[in-house]
Amino acid sequence: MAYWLIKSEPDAYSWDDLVAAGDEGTLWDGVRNHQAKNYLKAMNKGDKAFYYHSREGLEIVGIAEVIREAYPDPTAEEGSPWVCCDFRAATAFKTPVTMKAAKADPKLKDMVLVNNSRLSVQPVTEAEWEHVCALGGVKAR
DNA sequence: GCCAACGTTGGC
DNA sequence: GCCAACGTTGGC
Repeated sequence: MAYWLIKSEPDAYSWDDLVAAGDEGTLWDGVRNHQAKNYLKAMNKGDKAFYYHSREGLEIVGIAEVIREAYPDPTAEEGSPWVCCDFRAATAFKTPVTMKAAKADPKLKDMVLVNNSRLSVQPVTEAEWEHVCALGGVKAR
């Protein structure tokens, strides 16, 4: 089991949209960054990912689950290296964890979110996972 | 193969 | 809306 963090601008696709998509979930397409792509390819079915709202909200609002492993991104050109995964909403945070809180927390100072906010798919360590879950008011697993 | 110019992302 | 950080492009 690995842990991740995926970001979306709520204008484009919000947590509520993911919840509304139900168990079918949605495809996570449009990634055009090689680092992010490599993380997508490393994901396994059942992996969990924090769902972060960028630009508007600036907070982790819940946990999504990988329901389909990397496959060619249908929005990309034929033969291009880009991939997407499918996610569904797993658990909503009782209390969203804001960027501000993450920055202020010494336990999260090494989080990719804090140090490289531009990367749209990020790995999360187990320690970070458990801490953020505690802050969010949900069980880590 | 270097690096300046440019475009995009995303926190502030 | 601004601008810093980062990635990509293209001239040399």
